[in-house]
Amino acid sequence: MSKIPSSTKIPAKPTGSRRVAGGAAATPKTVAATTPANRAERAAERRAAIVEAALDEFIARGFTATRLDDVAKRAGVAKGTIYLHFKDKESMFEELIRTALVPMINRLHAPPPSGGSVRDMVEGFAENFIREVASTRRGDIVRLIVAEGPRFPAIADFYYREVVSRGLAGMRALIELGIARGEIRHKSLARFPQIMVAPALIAVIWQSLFARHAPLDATEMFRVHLDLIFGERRTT
Amino acid sequence: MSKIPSSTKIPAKPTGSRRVAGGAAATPKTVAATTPANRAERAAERRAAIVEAALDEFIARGFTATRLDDVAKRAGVAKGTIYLHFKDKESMFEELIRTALVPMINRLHAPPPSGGSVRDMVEGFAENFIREVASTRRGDIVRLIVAEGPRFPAIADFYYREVVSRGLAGMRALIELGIARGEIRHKSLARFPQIMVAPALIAVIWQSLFARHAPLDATEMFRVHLDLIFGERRTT
DNA sequence: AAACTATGACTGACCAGTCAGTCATTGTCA
DNA sequence: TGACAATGACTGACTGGTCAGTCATAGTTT
Repeated sequence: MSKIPSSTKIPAKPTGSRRVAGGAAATPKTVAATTPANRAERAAERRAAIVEAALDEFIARGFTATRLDDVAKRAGVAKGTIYLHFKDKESMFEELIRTALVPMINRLHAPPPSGGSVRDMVEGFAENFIREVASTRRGDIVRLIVAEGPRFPAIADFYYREVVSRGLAGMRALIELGIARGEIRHKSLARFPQIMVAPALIAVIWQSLFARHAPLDATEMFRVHLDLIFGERRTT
Repeated sequence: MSKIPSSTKIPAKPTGSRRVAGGAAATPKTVAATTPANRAERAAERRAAIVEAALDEFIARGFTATRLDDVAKRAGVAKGTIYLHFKDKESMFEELIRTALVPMINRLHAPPPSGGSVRDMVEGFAENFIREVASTRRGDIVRLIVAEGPRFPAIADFYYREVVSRGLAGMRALIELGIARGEIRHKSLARFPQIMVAPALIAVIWQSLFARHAPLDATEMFRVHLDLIFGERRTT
């Protein structure tokens, strides 16, 4: 258990540098000279610290089991401060998830590297996904959505609209391109783009639950999967 | 927050009603002859009612947010009765999940209908799975494991040992049979049996989260997936 | 009557959210 | 520039409510 020493700021240094606040854990700061920054800036910093801490806690414990006292402690702020930035626990959670999804959404908007073959594009996309989602905290966010989605319809809706439907639409377009170019022979794949990404999602879940028991080489698995779709790759 | 009614569900036992329940319901007479059943039997009935109710609540709310008062109400017993059957909330949850998994485990043990082709076997298995898991409460249990697994390592372990590793081993055997028979051309598929079942898991998750937005024909999706693996099916 | 089972009021811990007070910072004036 | 005032970000003790788990009492069976 990461017990942050209560370090109640009573540093007996009435004059000393402005309170560094117990945040020691993740931020060696040293404030003072470097950048006291103006108020607005510091407020933004604090908000960021809260967001960071809250995500960690929500991922580790789920929505209900997360205590805002712990979030505050981890962020190095008082509990009351949280309420200067968020209305309540629930809207905080929703806002957090939304914010965390933005990078994924942006990635979907970015034009794919339309260079080589369709297979290369999909493979590049998958490698990206596995590197930046499956093996990072973003993967846990996906798991968090699966876990809490049914109790937060607003989040499930948002996720469907902004990530799932767009992602699948893009994938469908790619599949159709592959069919048109003759790279993909199974025309009906375009009806279920989910199949294309299924192993990626499996990898995310596997990492969270079973990585300890049996590591999974997600990249290699995806490659085999693509072999099924595009045919064995020539290894000239 | 949507409150699940939770009360309802006390529709008089199929057998004679005993239930003295609080205050009013003063009708402690009768019952006897018809179907009181002996003690052990009634205890088992009550236990079953508790298990049933608890599963519904856990699925709907997750572990932490589930209140044992609600479980008791839904099961038609007093809260104290729960503690006659289970040590505490946590071990109750673990036991519940374990119990709920038994049918799935048995299915994995059952010899597959080794009749026709490997494809037929896999397809039969998948149809079974989609009918009996993806579209029922069992699917929610899988989701529950994904959701709570990280906080209940014992459950994740159990699930891995009893379901995942066995299921994958069986699937791998089937794949190897398919390769030996020449039905499957991609030899490396045997290294990642996860690929074979990936769409089934996707279907489970989709049902819980997105069915409202866009229904998914899981059976048809799986068929397309099998086409990728076994080649287009002849529809002569 | 003795043994067993069920009940639900009760207890104590826990936690989301509040708010009166503190104090570093910023603004104003001489 | 230095002294003083105003601001509002921040704090954390506190409140009100919730809920897991207990146990004295009541009911049932043998």
